[in-house]
Amino acid sequence: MEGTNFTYVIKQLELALRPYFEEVCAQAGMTIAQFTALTVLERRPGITSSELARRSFVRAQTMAQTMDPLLDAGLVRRERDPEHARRLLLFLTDEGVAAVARTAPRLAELERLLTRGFAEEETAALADYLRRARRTLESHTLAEFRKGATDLVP
Amino acid sequence: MEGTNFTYVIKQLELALRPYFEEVCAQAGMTIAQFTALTVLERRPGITSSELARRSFVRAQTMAQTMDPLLDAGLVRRERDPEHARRLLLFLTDEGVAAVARTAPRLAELERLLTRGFAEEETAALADYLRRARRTLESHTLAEFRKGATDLVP
DNA sequence: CACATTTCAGTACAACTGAGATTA
DNA sequence: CTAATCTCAGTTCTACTGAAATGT
Repeated sequence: MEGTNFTYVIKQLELALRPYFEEVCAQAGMTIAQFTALTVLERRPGITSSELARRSFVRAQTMAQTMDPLLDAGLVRRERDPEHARRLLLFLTDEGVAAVARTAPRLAELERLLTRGFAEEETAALADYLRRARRTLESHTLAEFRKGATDLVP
Repeated sequence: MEGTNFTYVIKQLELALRPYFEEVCAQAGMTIAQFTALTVLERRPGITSSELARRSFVRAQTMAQTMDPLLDAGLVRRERDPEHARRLLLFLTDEGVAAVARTAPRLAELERLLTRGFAEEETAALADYLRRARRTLESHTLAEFRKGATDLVP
């Protein structure tokens, strides 16, 4: 029925990857959390910190403390939402875009290392599966899982 | 040349999975780190804590503090290596085996949630890719990556 | 002496919870 | 009044580093 059990492998992979990923991010003066947030922000300019938090799977407070150094460093700027005075909209600055771009070569190297021995289609398939799994989790809640709602078909 | 960039997706997936995985582990009285270590230990009974640390991608000190509560709880026992008085060999107790087994149904549910919409072969392929990537990282060092040794063929 | 394992002690990163002020 | 955003403050988990004792 099962016997696969790969949840813990994802955890291990993240752990194993961490020092490499840290090093790649550090070359652009960022931590992993910061880089990951910038990558999401790059695709959704003008979102709020709360929304960025949701898309990054952390709490608003966590995202705020991730953003603080990036605001200080000028990689991200923010401005009041003209239509909602409570909201602050986030944007990558040119330096922010440059910082993300600077990691590209080493990041590509890291991914080649990770997929050493993979056929090209296998690498593409892995990336696709990871993204699909991520999306699925984005549209579900822990509360549903607790209630055993995983067998519901949307 | 690239454009894939899935390293940060692995990080996000681990983050998104964390509260679910925590809950599953908690039902067996363990943390994620503890469960993951037990899963490795189950496959390699009689290894040392240092060796378990290496296979789990953490330092020996980190693994020691992960093991402490498991020893106290009686899920793991250890005994002197008869051939090497400095070494303490680790073994799962019956309760340890039972604790790991107890997570199986919910863990399987979690993995079904994660791979919602996947064909059966796709789920199997994902598990395979993750394991292969894990193995590759196990056999490489950060120092090699720093030197740009990723293009060497073994 | 060099090297590995174990242990003690302290630090850092990045998540968490709770609570308050502001505004739609 | 309710809900969302943002912020301040404190906590926890789980990594980390450094260093010492023990044994091969």
